[in-house]
Amino acid sequence: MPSTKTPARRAHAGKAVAPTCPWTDLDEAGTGLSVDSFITTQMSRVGNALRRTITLPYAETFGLTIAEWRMLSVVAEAGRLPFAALVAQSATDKSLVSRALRRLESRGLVQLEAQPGAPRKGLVCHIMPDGLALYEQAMPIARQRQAAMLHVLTREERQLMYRVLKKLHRQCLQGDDGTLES
Amino acid sequence: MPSTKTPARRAHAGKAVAPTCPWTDLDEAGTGLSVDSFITTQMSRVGNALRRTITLPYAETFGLTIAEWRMLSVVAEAGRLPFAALVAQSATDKSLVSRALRRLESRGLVQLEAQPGAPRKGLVCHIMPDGLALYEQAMPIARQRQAAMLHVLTREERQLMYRVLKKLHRQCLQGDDGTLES
DNA sequence: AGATTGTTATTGATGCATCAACAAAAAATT
DNA sequence: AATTTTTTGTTGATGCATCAATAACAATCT
Repeated sequence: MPSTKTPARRAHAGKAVAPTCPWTDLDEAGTGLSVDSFITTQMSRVGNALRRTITLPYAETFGLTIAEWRMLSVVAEAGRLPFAALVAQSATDKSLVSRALRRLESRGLVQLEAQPGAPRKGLVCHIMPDGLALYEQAMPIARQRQAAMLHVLTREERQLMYRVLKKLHRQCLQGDDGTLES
Repeated sequence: MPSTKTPARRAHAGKAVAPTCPWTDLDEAGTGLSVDSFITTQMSRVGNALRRTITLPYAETFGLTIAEWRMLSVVAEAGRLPFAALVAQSATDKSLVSRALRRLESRGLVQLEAQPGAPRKGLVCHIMPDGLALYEQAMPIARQRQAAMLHVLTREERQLMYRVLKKLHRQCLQGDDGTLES
């Protein structure tokens, strides 16, 4: 282990140098890491902060919870979508999908109906006029707020961030099936 | 803002180009964004996946919830820490801190006691031998798993990711006080 | 001192993310 | 067709993230 414990930081005495990124030099054991610098901690922190400052405000404006908003948007874009497809596409647990849809249905924003005849079994979800109207009203605002946040990053940062998120997610999915082991 | 709205993408017709990152070219209105590509959605997805695959397994191994593990680690590193400081340092709501600490206390891993005399009011949390032992047993495993995940990224990716997370978090905090507006 | 104001930690309540247990309905087997 | 197996959606339960309301205690002001 060569660069483990590189006290090279703060080279010249006096003013503290900008605290160097704890992820840059990193050995297999994760030697320098504190719980606070764990990627899980950071992602959770920032993810929650984003949810609070971006999503919650407009979701609440329209009387929707976040889960409801996500379901509504997927259904609105599709127009008509089987329950199972919604679960897959939204990457959300079926239980949460079920509850969110039922609430949307009770407000007349979508409609759920069983597939009767030959085609398939399951439920199919249809968007209703009120649901579509709500979606079309909320979506521009959502887009604008998302874009505003993304624009605090440079073009390169945005691009790399997107790629990194994909990479991490993929790695997690692999790990689920026991590939990532020590 | 010079390069806003550069439609230079997908120059040559024919086969669909590898689905380009929806964050690269991005106008003020967030025109191309779908709910699925929202940064809130992505962060939540990946954050949850990381929690599931990295943190939960070892936390459960030691019979801790994630919140408990986080509190324990902070207290273990400090040895002795006022409740208020723990709230600030862990960036966690005091209610969650309270509940987690009480559970740790009931297991004899930490001890809470009121500051009696002159110094200050509030509670102070002390690490107990069992708590310290647990921390020292769990922390190397945690570090190793965190490092393993971070190592799927290149050095440059890690560095930039860290910076981006910081940037986003800072922006959210500003927005909380009404600075980020349209 | 006694009353008012402020801080601290606890408790309650809501929503999201998950997992587990079920019931109902569809396939697939025999 | 009758039984077994699988799929599908619902319901229940737990933990995390928050916000709101409160109780206990400290500090301050008359």
